[in-house]
Amino acid sequence: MSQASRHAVPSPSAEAWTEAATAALRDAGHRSSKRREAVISLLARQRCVLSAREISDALRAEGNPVGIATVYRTLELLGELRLVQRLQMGTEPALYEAAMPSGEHHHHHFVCDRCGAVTPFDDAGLERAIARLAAKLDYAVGEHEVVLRGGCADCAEAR
Amino acid sequence: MSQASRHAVPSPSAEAWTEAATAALRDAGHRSSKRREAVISLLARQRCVLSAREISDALRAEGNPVGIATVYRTLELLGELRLVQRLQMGTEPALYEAAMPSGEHHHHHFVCDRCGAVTPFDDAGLERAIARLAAKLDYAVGEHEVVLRGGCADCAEAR
DNA sequence: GTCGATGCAAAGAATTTGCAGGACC
DNA sequence: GGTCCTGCAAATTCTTTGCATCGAC
Repeated sequence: MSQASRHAVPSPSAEAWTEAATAALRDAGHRSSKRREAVISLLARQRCVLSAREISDALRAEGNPVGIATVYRTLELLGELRLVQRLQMGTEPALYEAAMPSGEHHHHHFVCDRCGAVTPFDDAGLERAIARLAAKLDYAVGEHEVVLRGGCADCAEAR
Repeated sequence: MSQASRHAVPSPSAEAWTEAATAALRDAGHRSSKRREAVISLLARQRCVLSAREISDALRAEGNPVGIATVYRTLELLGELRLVQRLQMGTEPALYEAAMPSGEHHHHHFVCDRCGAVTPFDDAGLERAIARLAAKLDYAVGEHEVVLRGGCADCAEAR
């Protein structure tokens, strides 16, 4: 068993996030729609990050087709509301995941150089170090992102 | 004066990096050429990150035009040799900067949400936290990247 | 002279946008 | 009924690639 699974990263419950997303959109004056609900529902169910195309394809496979443009528009909207975090790694398409605007379930990612797998992790020590650092700088530090790269456990075994 | 300038981030000396890059390319079996030397020279002189287009434009302005394709090819080559670090932030073009393969002068970046300025910083506490974290995970952690976002000092003043 | 390096133009990809039609309130 | 939401296709933008030519060794 990998350490990643032994120390599972707490992720928002599908229900809590769905509710937060729905409420935030409504409060921001947006209409509800079948397509947006489909995107939100998919994001809520995911454990890992997805690209816009993967989201569109997955929804089509479920019989709930949502055009790629709408997926992008929805992700942008949710991103502005801090309900979706966008990750851009290298040249590949950006990856998206559900997030809580409150910062709950905040975490970072490990990317395997070999298989490309993206694994979330969290670490209190890391957060403390960043908080201490932020206090020292005279920037108004808001968000932060940490990406670790290397070989994942599965790839190490496979060798 | 901003904290960034008070605590200047050590950057590789232009000479040391130029020499490292030249030697690494030669050792890897690549030929020397005027265009590559021009790209290397520009990167060596920069204090901040540049996009491929900025590099091409800057060289053209100096009377040393290098085609954008060659810039990309050179950056890719240097990236493989760990002499260039590539930063992808958002949808904008990737930014590149000189780096030492040894990890000397390793640092991270702060990005201003308002003006887009990218400022380097380094922090021993942050590096320690990452090292401790890496030891706990059962990934083979290689590189890591930290990006802080927020408002830079200049933008705060301007408000 | 051989083979890598370069430029140009074309190809590819990801993302955004214009616009006509459909859905929500 | 007025707007917002969607899909499609076109446009944009960044990056990569094919190919003929030039330059390094």
